[in-house]
Amino acid sequence: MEAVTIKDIARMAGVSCATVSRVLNGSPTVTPELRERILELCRRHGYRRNLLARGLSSGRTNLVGCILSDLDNPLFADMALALERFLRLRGYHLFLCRGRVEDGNIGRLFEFLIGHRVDGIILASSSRQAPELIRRYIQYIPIVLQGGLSDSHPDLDIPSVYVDSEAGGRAAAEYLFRLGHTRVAYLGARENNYSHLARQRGFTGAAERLGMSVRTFSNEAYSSTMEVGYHLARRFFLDPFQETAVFAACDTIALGVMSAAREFHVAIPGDISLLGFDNIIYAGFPHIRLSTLDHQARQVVETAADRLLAQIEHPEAACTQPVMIPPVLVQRDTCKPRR
Amino acid sequence: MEAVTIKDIARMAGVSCATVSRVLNGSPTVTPELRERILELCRRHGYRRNLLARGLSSGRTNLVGCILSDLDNPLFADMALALERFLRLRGYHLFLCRGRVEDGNIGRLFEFLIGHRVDGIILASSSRQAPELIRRYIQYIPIVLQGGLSDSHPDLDIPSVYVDSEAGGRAAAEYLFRLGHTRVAYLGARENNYSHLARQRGFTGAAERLGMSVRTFSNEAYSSTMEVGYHLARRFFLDPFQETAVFAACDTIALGVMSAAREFHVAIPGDISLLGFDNIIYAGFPHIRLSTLDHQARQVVETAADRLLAQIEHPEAACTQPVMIPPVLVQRDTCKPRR
DNA sequence: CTGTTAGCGCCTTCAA
DNA sequence: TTGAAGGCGCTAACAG
Repeated sequence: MEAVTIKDIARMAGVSCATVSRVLNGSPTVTPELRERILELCRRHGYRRNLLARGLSSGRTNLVGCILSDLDNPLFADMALALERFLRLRGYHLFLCRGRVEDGNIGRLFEFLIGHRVDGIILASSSRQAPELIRRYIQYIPIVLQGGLSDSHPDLDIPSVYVDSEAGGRAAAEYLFRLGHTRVAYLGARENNYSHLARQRGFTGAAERLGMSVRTFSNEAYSSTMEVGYHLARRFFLDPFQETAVFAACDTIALGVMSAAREFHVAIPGDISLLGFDNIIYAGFPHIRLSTLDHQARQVVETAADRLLAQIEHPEAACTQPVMIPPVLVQRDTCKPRR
Repeated sequence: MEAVTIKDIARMAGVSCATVSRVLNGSPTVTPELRERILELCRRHGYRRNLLARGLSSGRTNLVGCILSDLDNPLFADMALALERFLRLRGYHLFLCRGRVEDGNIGRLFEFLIGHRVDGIILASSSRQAPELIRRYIQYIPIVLQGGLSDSHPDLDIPSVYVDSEAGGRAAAEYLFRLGHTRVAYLGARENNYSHLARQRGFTGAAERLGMSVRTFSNEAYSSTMEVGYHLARRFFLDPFQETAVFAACDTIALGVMSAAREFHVAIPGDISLLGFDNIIYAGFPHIRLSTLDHQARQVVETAADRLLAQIEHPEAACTQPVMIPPVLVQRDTCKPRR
C-alpha cells in the first residue's frame, strides 16, 4: 500500500533522485541505457509520480480550473467536453467545478482552485457579477471569462471570449424578416445576463429598424431551462396572439416552447415559426429539427482556453482585448415563410 | 502576486509556523487572543492555504475523484450534482473526470487521480470491464463502484452500490402485464452493461413467467443516447408489429422512441404504451410525462459516497457487500391499459 | 552526464 | 501553550 517514491527507485537503480527525476521529465541529458533501466524499475514497481509534490516544488500543476453553473444544460456539457479535449492536447488537465456566480460563496470556489494551485481558471458565465468577481482574483492567478461583457461599460481589463450575441440577435431578426414575419415575440430575456441582454438588444434593435413589432417575455430565473421556456410559452399561448414567429433566448427555452405548443395545439412552424439559439445536440435531432443559431461552442471554448494558456505560459504578453465569435444560422424545420 | 505563506504570517505575528498551522487547523491549544490576532493577519494579507503542501505533508487531500462516462446524459449530470452536494456536507470536494471504462487509456485517469492523492475514487459504470479495472487499482486507493455487477459471478471483493435493475425489469413486466399487455418489446439491451443485462433478465424472465412474448432490440453502442433510441425505434416501427407496449432500457432511449413514434404517426399511449427507466428530469416534463422507473439516483450516489468515506476514514472496517437500491415505479401518461 | 544541496509550504512529533 | 526540527516527494540550480 505504501507508495513507491522517486527515492526508492533511485536507491534500487543506484543513482540519485535527481537522475530519476530527469528521466521522468524526459530530460535528454541521460544515458539511454540508464534511462531504460530506470523506466523499467518504475514500471515493475508501479511507481507513480506524486503530483502534489511535483506541483509544490515546480510551482506548476498543469491543471486548469473551470467554473460553470450547470451541467444539465447540454450546451455546458458540450463545452466541458470540448474544453477537456483541448486541454489534453495541450498537456493540461481539467478541474471542473460547478458554481453559480450569483451564489454567496462562489468566492470559496476560487479560493479552492487557487489553493490547489491550478495554473489558471476559466469562468463560464455571462452574469453581471462575473467581472467584479474576476477582478477580485485575477491578481493572484490568470483567469479568462468565457461569457459576455457589458457593452455600455465593457470591462476591457479582463480577458474574455464569447459568442457575439448581439450579431446573433440581429441575424435572427433579419432572418425572420426575410421570411415575411412582422410581428414576433422574444422569449426568455434575462436581465442579469450580459449575453442575453446583447441578444435581446440585437434582436429588438434590428427588428425595429425593419419595422417589425416585438413583444418580450422575460425570464426572472437565474437559468434558462426547458421548464422555464415551457412556462413562458404557456403565458404566451394563453392569450390570443398576433405574432407569427418566436425567437427563443436559447434552445432549451425553445424546446420548452415546443412542448407547450403541442399542449396548446399550436403547430410549429404551421401556426408559428420558432427560432432558437445555441444549437444544442437535441436541436438537430430528427423529430425536433429546430432552426437556431449555432453557438460555436467548440470554437469559443478553445479560444478561451488558448488565451488562458497563453497567459499562463507567457505572462508578460498580456492582452485583454475581448474576442467575439459570430454565431451561425442553422436553418432547419421550425421556421417557414409566412404565407 | 507572490503568495503569502504560513511563514510570512508567523513572522508578522512574531510566532512560529507551528502556531499558525495550529490556528489554521482549529487546534484548541492556542490562546484565544493569539488565535484572533493570527486570523486577522491572515485575513488582512489574503493568506490562502497551499493545498498541495497540505496534502503532501498530511497525506490527505479531502478530495474524492469520480469517473463517469458522460455528462450529457441527464442522469449522470444529476448524479454528479448530488455527489458534489453530499461530499461538501461531509467536508470533501469533488474531482470530476470524464472517461469511459472501455477506453484504452482509462488507466491514465486512475493514475492521474491517484497521482493527485485523492482520498478515494467513485467509478460510475456498469461496464463488464469495470471490476477488472478496479481490481487493478484498489490496492492503492479506496474505490467504490457505482454500477452493476455480474449476477452469475458477482465480484464480491469490490464494494459496489447500484440500482436493482433486475427488480426494476421485473416490476416493468408486471406493470405492463397488469395493464393487459401480452406482447411487448424491449429496446436498447446492451450486452456489455451489467445493469442493462440485469434489467433485461428481470424483464424477460418475469414476462415469460406471465406468459408474455418479448421481442428484444439490442444496442451495440457503448452508450444509450436519445439518438440510439430513435434508430432502434425506427427499426421497430418500420415493419408491422404486434406488440402493444415497449420497455425502453432507459429514459433517453425512451425519448428517442417518442421522437420516432411521432415521425411514424404511432400514438403513445394510443397505439403503443411506453415505459422508461431512470426518471431523468425530462421524463416528468409537462408534454412528455413518461412513465418510468425512478433510478433513485440521489440515494445511490449518497450510499456510494458514504461507503467510500467510511472506507477512507476507517480503512480497517472493510465491508464489500454489494448494496442494491430498488427503483420505484412512476406512473405517468405513456402507459395505458390495453383495450 | 550525474550527484549534491537546498528548498517548495505545510504538518507533526518532541521538548520546553 | 508554544517553539524547534524534520520530513512529505519532487524539482532545480550548481558543481563536478
